Amino acid sequence: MASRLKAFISLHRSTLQQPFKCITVQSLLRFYSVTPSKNDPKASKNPENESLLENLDLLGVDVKMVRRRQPGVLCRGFTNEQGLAQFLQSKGASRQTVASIISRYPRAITRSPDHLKQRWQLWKNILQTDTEIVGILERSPESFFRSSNNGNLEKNIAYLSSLGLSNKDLNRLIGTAPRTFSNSLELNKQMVQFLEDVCVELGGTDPKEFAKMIISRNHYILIRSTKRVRANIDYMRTTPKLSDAELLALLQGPGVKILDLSNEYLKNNITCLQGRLLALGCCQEDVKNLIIGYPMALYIRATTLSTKLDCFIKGGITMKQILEKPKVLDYGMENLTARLEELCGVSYDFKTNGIGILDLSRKRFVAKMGKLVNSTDE
DNA sequence: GGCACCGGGCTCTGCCATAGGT
DNA sequence: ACCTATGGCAGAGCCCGGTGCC
Repeated sequence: MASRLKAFISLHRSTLQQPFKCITVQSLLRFYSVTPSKNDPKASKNPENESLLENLDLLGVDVKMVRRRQPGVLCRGFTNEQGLAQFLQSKGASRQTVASIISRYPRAITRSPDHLKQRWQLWKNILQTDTEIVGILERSPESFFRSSNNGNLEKNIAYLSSLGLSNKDLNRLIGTAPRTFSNSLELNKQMVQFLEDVCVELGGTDPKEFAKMIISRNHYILIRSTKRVRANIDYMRTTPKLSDAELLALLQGPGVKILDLSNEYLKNNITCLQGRLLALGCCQEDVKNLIIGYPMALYIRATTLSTKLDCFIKGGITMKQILEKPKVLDYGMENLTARLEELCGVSYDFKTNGIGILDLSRKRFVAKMGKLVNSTDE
């Protein structure tokens, strides 16, 4: 009993900073009611808190999932599941959402009311409405709840703002890669420093602006490891043999997304793309130019890209034309196939007209087709 | 009006490993 | 011995429209 009481008090000190203002009678009772029997060695090892299990069940939480993910939480004497549920519901989350959040990130119920209030308020500094926050929590409960360090979150917000990122950027950052804000401040600083170093290394003149631009154009960058980004940059330097200036330009443009890819995936895609192009009679320079002109080619899975190339060639388009207008590779297979069929129907001649028509938005393509059909009718 | 160029919007979690704390 | 906090990983594109030049 004494050790549990000690644990209870220490929990108050460590995670709450100040004692709960609303410790319920039930929670206290529950805390003391689950002391394991000394006669039962099995129970003393990992005793699950019976009343907590009941509470979770009442909330509709998937206890099996909790047990699989964070079993330790079920053994805690004091938790805040009811407070959390009330809190989230007051912010507009449905009962189902609350249950799903706890099921997927059980440790959420160990966060105190004050902690929750404070963290929410910090997120509110970036996001305008509770609904937006609920939406993110629904998607990724772990991002919000994984860290108990609100001070770190506060510092992160201040730090990222200090980089000169706009409110819109911060908004997008928390919306698309919420984990960024749960990173330690140090980790975020490391990535920023790394990006600045890369800029200098590649002969760039404004490292701060470079780092800011990368983050603003690739909202996932801060949740990648510097090791991964480093390996990808190094690989791009050696295999398509990009010069420093070329690589710098690539990273400041659409190529920045390539940094996200896992090293093996990128390597494989480059190798396959190279093999395919060489087999089609292209030279190394063509490979390099394609990557510079359309770096997203490396984002597409090797098999998909290969299928796309087949599709174009079968449709009467030459590799030379694709190299001149690689953006056509951007479109989905389904869309491309349908367009090629439609164009075949009006005997569209790619040789004289080029392939620009394949790189149009749906609206523009439909309008263009309308005119083509009319002109063939006349 | 037609075209090329360009950049932006949407979107991305859930699990595992491990250091460190108690 | 157990739990928490945190870092890291795999996963794998498509579409739209503004702008400016002709």
